[in-house]
Amino acid sequence: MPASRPRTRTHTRARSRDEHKELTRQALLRAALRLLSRNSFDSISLREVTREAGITPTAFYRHFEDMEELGLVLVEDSFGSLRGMLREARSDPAMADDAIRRSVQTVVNHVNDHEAHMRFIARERHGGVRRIRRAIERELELFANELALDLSAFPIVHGWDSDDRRMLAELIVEVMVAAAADLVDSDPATHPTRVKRAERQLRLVTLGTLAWRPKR
Amino acid sequence: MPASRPRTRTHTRARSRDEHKELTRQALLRAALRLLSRNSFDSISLREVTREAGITPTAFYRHFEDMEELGLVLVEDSFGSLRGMLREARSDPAMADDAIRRSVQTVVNHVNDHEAHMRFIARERHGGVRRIRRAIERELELFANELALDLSAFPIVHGWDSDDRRMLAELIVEVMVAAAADLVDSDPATHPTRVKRAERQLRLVTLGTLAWRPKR
DNA sequence: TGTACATCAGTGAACGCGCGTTCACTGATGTAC
DNA sequence: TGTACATCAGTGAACGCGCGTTCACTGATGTAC
Repeated sequence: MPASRPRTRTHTRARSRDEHKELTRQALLRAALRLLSRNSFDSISLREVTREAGITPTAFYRHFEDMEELGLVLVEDSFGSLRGMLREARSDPAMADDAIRRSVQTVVNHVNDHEAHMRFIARERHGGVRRIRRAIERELELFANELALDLSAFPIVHGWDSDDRRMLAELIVEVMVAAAADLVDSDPATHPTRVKRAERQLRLVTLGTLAWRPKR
Repeated sequence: MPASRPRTRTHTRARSRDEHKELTRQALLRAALRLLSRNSFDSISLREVTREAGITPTAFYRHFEDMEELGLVLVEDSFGSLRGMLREARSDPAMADDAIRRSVQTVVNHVNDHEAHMRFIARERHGGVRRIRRAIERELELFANELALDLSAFPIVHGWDSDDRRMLAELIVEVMVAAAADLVDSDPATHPTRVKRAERQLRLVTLGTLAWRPKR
């Protein structure tokens, strides 16, 4: 039904009201992300966002109750794409060997494809809006939970109790988020060095994992 | 000369002009830190800060050129006290054994004593003001450099090249900062658990260090 | 297919408010003699 | 010690501006018949 063939006089050109509304909504979200690459969330204004999106300030309220609601949607979107990334990585059969290099590469690719989302997470994780901070922290916890589950598949952590697995998962997530935050705020020419450093840090963590005495 | 004895009619009461000016300056910095516990730096206003400090907006300019300059002074102050902490920890002869538990405890003590400073660092490290972000990143680098130097004293890292030592120092700093950010934004009742987790993460890093093959 | 009416995304004017910065000032503290 | 003048931290009025939110509106899209 969409752009398949120009079947009638209603080609791709005509949009239904709902489709158009959704486009405007996306334009608002993209406008906010663009502004957020320069400023933090609680310093950008509703009027700036609508100006950037090309609509009047009043039309904002057709899409979100206020800026905070828009911010919470940005959190959802940011982690939505991140979860997609995780799922792909998990299903990659080559993942088992050289897991570190591949994991880091997955993060790097994601940073390249979703730079604004990742910057938003890094910036607002400890930012000035409590509900957004909490939403990001909750998502990172879910993320660490999934990772802890994935880790169980590796023989290295056999016999570890869940508490130790979580501790390890949170350490890895911390290193990954730090790497992403690092990449998103630095000269691209320096990225290879930074990526290699993250890989070495995770290798060191892996060595620590091998030597860990579980349940101590 | 200060509050020692009521020697003349000029007791503690009278302050020189310079002393009074310095008090006001400190009041502005403290007022800003207070506001920063709720909001991020680029969303608080000059007028809010002066209101909180109990002076008129115009008097602000007697102390700082603009808000950004005040922010940069906050960065200096925050790391100044942090450096003092490091120096003390270093001079503690008991540090050599049980270095991890003692290091973490030092960070915890510092977070308790300088909560606002630590929150400021965590919040603005990836915040919306470029010059402040850069200033914090530079201070964290210096911090990692000092740590890398300290690490040389431990037999574990003998034979490591400086690049590996820096990689390790940055990993440790990252875990420490993450722990501080965690403590500063959570219910105090949960602090013991969080502190123990940080200790275990650093222990795992230490195990990794023992197994690391330097210069590979 | 054509007509009459309902829906509702986006408009534009208006509001009161807090903002950063300017300016001329005040009056207490400091200095020279 | 006492007097006359300089300094300057803090004041208060004023400015133009962008803000979030309200309101009645417009006109294209959607629906019922």
